[in-house]
Amino acid sequence: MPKTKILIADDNRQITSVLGEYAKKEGYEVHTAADGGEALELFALLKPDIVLLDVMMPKTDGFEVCREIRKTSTVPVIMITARGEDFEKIMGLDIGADDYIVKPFSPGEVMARVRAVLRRIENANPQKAQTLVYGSLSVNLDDYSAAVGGENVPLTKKEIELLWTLAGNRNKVFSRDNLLNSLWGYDYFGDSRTVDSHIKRLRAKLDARSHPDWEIKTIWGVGYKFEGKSDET
Amino acid sequence: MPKTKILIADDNRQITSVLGEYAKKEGYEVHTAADGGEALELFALLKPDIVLLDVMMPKTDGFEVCREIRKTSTVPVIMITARGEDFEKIMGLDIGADDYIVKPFSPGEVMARVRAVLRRIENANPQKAQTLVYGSLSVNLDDYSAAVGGENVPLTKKEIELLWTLAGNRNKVFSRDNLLNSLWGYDYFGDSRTVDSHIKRLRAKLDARSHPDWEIKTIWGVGYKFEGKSDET
DNA sequence: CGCGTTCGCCACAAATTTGCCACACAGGGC
DNA sequence: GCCCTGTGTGGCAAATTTGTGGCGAACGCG
Repeated sequence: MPKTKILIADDNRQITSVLGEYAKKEGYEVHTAADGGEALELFALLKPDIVLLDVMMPKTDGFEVCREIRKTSTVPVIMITARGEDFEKIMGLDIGADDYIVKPFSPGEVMARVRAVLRRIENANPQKAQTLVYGSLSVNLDDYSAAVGGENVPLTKKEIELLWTLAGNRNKVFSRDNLLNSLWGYDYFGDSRTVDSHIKRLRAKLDARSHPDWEIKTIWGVGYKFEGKSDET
Repeated sequence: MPKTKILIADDNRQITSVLGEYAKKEGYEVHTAADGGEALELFALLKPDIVLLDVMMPKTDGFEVCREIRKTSTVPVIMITARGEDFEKIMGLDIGADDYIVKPFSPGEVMARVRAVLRRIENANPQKAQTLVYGSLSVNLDDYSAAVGGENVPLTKKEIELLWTLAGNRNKVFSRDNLLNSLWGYDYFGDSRTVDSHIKRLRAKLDARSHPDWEIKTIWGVGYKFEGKSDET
């Protein structure tokens, strides 16, 4: 899977730099533009997967850039503005941005929005089957179902997500905090023992059926992992 | 695994206190500073894993502290400020903070940001192999497992970490204090003979399987080392 | 607005690891 | 060989960490 391309346009080079660093570290391929004209050029050239646009830029401003982009593309666009006054304008149909962010922002917040928008787009294209199979286990994120040995096991949303995460990274140990971050979100603030509760319920349901080829194992003092016992791929 | 160290600098003792409590509850090792000078001192001394800096502090302000820190370190820094006006300055390259929080904040929000930044840093360094192989020995920190001659050897967390440290620095001698500092943390208060106990248990488990190509050796009057006997890389 | 689920969390029990002691033993200097 | 100091080791109780039953609160759904 090629990297997701992100185009960041802001005339403040410091801001593009900081956001760019963040984006790179999250695994995006980053390109930056310092004004509207450059942004449009790079857009045509690179076909990025998402665009971050500052509203205030010299010559061609963010509104204009977004409008231009929308003539040829439905690529997700997130606008950055100094204050909230432009809300209606930005989100309105004549501009058609997908989200907007008000300064001051934190880079983490921006990246969260980027992820959210990309996820939204992704979910709107239900092309690829979200199914995971390992031995006697199969987990399906499309319809949130799971089966052991061919027989359906009714699991709740959180249980499915937990199983999906663990089984999708076979043998990797997840700390409770890892799991809280992945499943509950980075801004969740609560008891990490909650993870134990879900593991408990998950095990109880799964163990109702036999599955000698794998198990959810506790790594004492560390966390949990999905351990496969055969040597399947 | 030693605790993550967090340094919180704010001249308002109520703020450091509340944030400190929250951070402790999340398992961080917390240190606080009441002004910029103290923050820099503690920073040099403790090498924290993340720093929370209030912009407004007596004498040396948060900007200055961050700039100083950046001269020697890329440790994540989160700045706290009263209002958004300093946004561009903080996020700019000449300061180089990693995130930005505006007062009033909720402690939960702050901790969420801390987690997010730490996670980002962590994810940005996926390069280091979490697997160590030397001859008949392999140690894996991803799944906290170890094997000798292909056969899995169940080890506890401390044993794995001890083995990882020793084997990862082949032929280097570690004093008991070295090991206490690395594995237990510099503030651990206890008997250094505890290390012997772990070496004992580690040897017992490892020696259950044959491994003629290496051994954990005692250097009399000094400490322990992992000695490789072949001339493998 | 009820009703059945799901979810987060608590409290207590169980399981496991860990730190340390005590004593035996080994190493090194004289 | 003798003594002093450092190390190996069995054992144990304390400290941690995890398993689990259960209970409201929140949620989702007619």
